[in-house]
Amino acid sequence: MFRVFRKEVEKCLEDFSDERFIRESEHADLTCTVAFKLAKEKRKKPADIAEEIVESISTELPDYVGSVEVVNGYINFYASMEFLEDAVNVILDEDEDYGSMTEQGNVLIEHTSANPDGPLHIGHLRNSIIGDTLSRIFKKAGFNVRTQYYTNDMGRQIALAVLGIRRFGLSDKKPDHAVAEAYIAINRLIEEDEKVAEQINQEADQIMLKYELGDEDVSLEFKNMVEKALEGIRQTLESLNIKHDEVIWESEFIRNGYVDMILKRIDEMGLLIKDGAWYIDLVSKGYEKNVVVRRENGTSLYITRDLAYHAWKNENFDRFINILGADHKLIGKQLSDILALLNLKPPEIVFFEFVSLPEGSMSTRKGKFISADELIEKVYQEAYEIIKEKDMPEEEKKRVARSVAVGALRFDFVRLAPEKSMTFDWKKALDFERQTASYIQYSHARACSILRKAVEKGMPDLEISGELCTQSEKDLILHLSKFTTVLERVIKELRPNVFADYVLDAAIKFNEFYRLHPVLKEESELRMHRLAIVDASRIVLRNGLRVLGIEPLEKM
RNA sequence: GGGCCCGUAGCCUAGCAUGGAUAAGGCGACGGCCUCCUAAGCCGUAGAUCGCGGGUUCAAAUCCCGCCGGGUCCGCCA
Repeated sequence: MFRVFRKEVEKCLEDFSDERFIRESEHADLTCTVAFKLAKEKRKKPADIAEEIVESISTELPDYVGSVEVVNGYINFYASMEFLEDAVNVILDEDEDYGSMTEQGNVLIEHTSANPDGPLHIGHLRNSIIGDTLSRIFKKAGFNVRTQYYTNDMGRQIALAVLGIRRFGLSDKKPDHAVAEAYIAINRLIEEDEKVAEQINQEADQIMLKYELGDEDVSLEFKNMVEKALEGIRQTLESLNIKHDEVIWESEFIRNGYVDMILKRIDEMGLLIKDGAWYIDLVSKGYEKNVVVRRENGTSLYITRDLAYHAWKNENFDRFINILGADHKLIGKQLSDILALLNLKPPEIVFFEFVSLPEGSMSTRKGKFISADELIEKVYQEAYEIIKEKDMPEEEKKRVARSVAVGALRFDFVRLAPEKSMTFDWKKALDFERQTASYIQYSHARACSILRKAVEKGMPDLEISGELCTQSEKDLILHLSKFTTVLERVIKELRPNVFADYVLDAAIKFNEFYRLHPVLKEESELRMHRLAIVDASRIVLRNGLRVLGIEPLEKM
């Protein structure tokens, strides 16, 4: 709805300004700074120019623009009572669908894609949560979204994990953790003894070659190991409300001919140098180094399969988005540049900076990481401690603690701008006294509680009235009306943290309203008016939480 | 060495795309609020050379240049 208001303001100003100078402001519902720009060429004071503009437009303001005024050269626009009423009524009418848009197109979001050599750790979590939140946002916007986990089933790490299991077997831990044990153990051998290391690396080369050539026994071994790890990873993701539509195995692109196809295409473009190994000639394009796409022994590399994968994405999707750690920036750029040389569309890539521990960066290989499972469990325990005291059946306490924990984790990870690195802090992760997911869930529960009591008391009627709106109510309603405006921005900029902030702000503004305005003790019209605002807030908080993959609790 | 990212109160962060009105929150500190719709809440106080230096501009946290500090990448690994 806010978009309609904005369009009207733009229309008002079309003779004087373009949309660049119109922006949101803490001082007005929308403000225009064009008078400052015009001041120089017209050789007049900004305030005078602003006055002239306002004079010429204020005779017939559109329906949703209530008033215009000039303050220090700014032209300030305020929404009308009619706008406030329509905004609330649209939210109440659309209910579950409020915030949905009508964008079209097939979108692929590839996220997580962690190597299946152990459990997800808290770094992978950042990837999963950004990816899952983006996919929910794109769905809400109307896109046809598919999510994929692209799994490396044929790299060196995977071969080492297979060899680890050969040597040490698998314990009966959760399968991804069991795989990690074997993987860490074999890496320790490699670290300890150079001779052993050389032998193991040769073995790894051999089984990688066999796997690529389709040797049956080795394939079975690889497949079993990867599936074990993926099964554990799937469980972890599920507990965070994250589910991929499908898992794509890198090896598929060897078997289905896409790798050969892409190599042929590179060759036809005259970009391939065959000198033992095969290279893509990038040096002649001004790059520092060429990229190897086929080893001397004939096997493919990660980049080769990834090129093939992206050729497939080109055939099937309008937009394809990858979520990658910042350590993939170089290879991401190489991938994109090579695709461009082949006249294929490169992916849109969301890079996020590292999650590290206070004592340094994480490493699955060295066993230096905090697993997602451990984090989830500890946060759950902490949430349970708080809810233990409440008056609620035991089963419900557990359920609430679970969703508060999941919410807290998801929110903390998604809220941070992707380009910021993150140092993990147990104290912070376990603190629910902050403005975070539980704060939003709590605000939602408060709204639900008021509405529940209204029904119990036999006064469920809602009726918004623009005239009765206080400043705090106007602020709240205006914010509620911005749902799709924010969604639009996230779709363009691929920054889901912006949406997390939007939902948090909705909770903050609702709490301010809650403090200032009693609802149930008011009489008739005022009560119905405020109940309408409570219900609209409830809907926005609920829909917002769902888009963030967080359960909107009705009691907590 | 080169590329990319980050640097905003004691701590964590938003704002930077598209320059504009007293730089906005949280944690922590201090002082308050439950006969009142959920205190996982709220109110108030203290706390900022927006890393440093230059430049562009009527106007810079925001744009440009240089520097400093931290992270990360530069494999016939992924």
